[in-house]
Amino acid sequence: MVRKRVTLSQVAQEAGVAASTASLVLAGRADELRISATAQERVREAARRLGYRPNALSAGLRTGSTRTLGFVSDSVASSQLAGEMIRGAIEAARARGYMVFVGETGGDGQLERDLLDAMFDRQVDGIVLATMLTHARTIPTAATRMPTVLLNIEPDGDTDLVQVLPDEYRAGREAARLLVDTGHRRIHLIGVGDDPAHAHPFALAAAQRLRGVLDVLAEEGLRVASAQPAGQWLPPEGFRLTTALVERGEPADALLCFNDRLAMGAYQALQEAGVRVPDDVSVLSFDDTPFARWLRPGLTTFAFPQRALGRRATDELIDLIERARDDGDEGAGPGAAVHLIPLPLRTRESVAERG
Amino acid sequence: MVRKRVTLSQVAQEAGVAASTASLVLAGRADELRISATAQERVREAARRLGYRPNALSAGLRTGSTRTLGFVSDSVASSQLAGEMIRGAIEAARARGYMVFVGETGGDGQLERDLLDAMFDRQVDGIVLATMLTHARTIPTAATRMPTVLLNIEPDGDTDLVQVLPDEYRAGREAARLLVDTGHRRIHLIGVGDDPAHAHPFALAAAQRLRGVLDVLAEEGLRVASAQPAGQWLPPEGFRLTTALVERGEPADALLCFNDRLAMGAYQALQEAGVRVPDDVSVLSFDDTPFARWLRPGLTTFAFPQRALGRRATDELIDLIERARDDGDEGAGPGAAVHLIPLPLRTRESVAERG
DNA sequence: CTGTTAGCGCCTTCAC
DNA sequence: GTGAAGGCGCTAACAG
Repeated sequence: MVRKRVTLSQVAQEAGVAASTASLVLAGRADELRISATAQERVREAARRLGYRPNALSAGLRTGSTRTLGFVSDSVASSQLAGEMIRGAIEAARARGYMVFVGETGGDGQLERDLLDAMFDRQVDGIVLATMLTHARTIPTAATRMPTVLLNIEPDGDTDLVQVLPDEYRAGREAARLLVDTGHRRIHLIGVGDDPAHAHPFALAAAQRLRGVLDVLAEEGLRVASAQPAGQWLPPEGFRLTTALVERGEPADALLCFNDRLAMGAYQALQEAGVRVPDDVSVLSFDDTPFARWLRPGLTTFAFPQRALGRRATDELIDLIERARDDGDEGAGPGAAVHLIPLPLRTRESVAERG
Repeated sequence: MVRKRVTLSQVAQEAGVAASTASLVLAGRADELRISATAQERVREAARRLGYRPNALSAGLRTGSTRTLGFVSDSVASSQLAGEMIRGAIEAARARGYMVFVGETGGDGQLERDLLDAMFDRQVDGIVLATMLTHARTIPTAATRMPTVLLNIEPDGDTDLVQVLPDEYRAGREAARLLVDTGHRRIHLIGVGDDPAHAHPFALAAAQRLRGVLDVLAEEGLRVASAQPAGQWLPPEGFRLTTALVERGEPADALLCFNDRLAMGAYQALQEAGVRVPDDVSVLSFDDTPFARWLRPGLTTFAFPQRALGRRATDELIDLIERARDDGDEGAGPGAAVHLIPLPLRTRESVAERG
């Protein structure tokens, strides 16, 4: 069932040359070192015939580079977001010839250390450390053993690590801008209070998004019509808050829901109350979860760019690794760059022109 | 930034013994070979002080075992299912001290070969080969180079590979049984026709599920009230089919939707037509996608056991690997076992008692 | 232009 | 009980 591996020396022998010659040919450095065309051809032919594949362990041991990355996230069971980030990461890695080990900690610090150790043992060239919920956290010291990029993580203190983050502030601004520009004046916030300092539960993400919203409204001389925090950003909360809003009889032009699940609950509440979207009230949201397009009417929402985040973090990491290698590992590199990834708007049918 | 690795010989030197002695101690074989307690202690102490971590590449090169697996799936962008399978796989792997490389092919055969090669190059001990849509496919010959388990794949021809599959037939039976036992007689199928031989689009899964449904109904002397195939198993199709059903004025006790997204569309159609779930008609479904619990009323559905599938496939693979190692790689092993994983019922509010 | 030599870090006989 | 020697497969000097 399991065939034996073919080694370089077998190829060399088959081709009638020395192992080192075969190595050079197969590494593509034959011309540079002016090895005869016939020898090259014989080596390549032998390699093909025997189905030779270089042993990456061995090469890694020798060169110190394994073209292997680690991706460690804390993704909580409830969050479906993890998948796309990982997908983006392995895509970007693949495009540059890297493979990736994936690990999940479920928020367990000990498990995180164990995973990082296990990856370190296997000589990964670097690590992407990710959270599914943007929030502050302390960075494991283990991360300093190898090149590391922080994905969707705001570190507690100072770091000299590269960070990749969604541009929540800008998305908040754009959301408010969109509603204002389409004539909405009485805007209700679903999911957060009106104080960025206490914008539980996904602290930083929510706070920055909120700040963006409030800033634009202030620039327009407007204030938020109401702002209701939610303990969980799930449909039942969206339903509850929206129902309460409707029952209070407050006039509303638009609901700005802080994620799609809240918006789903809001839709249900509006529907049961006989309020039409978007004719009576517009709904705008964040995330672009799969069901957003299937709600009726389709939900207009700012997509959380999971895939782009995963891709970008990985590209930054590989840049870091290869730069370090090329520079002969001199110095600390550029240090703490922060890369912000925009949240693109998915325009569907839930926001109308007013006035 | 990147500290140098500590090697075994450094530990040995620090402890004042030979490298081989240190190796034995750290491998836990010291007692067996009667190495002095003081030497053992010195080695352990030195290893701790220096923060020694064995280099898995080197050990792998020497022993042939890397405690590393590959997970290759074809997961299509639309499918959110992939994530949980991968999660199950890395969980199970972690529990037994393995790390896993994750790769996705997007259905591209060349990319699949490349990924399998890249994993082979890195000396993975074995591979889980997965599809997100259960269907027939040919197995890449590359898979025969290393221990392989097929996850959610029905191979075209014969295989001697271990397979892990969801028990679709049984889920179909249980679904029909549930509806019949709760007094439903006029049952409409949403998403498939009434001929298992043409149960497009997710051929085998749908066909087996359908067969299970039809078998139970036949045993009860019943027939399906109607059965409408859908090109795509998405909400718009569920909406369309259900709307058509309502407009035809056919009496209905229950809708059996072949996945939750179809059910979501069915809900929307029923709601817009003023038909109440479950008072007027029950809805039963398959998958347990995240939104199933958030629909109103909560959707009763058979959960597609993604996580359990990933876990089980990985456990089977590791069994295979370790058995082969222990047996000194003798013979082909047990060959083509097929393991069926049940789809557990998530009871919510969409199915009522009738009669 | 090609071959020989010397490790990368670890494990495993086999002498001492 | 312990240490020296060899080799897993590959690459990178350095001779020739």
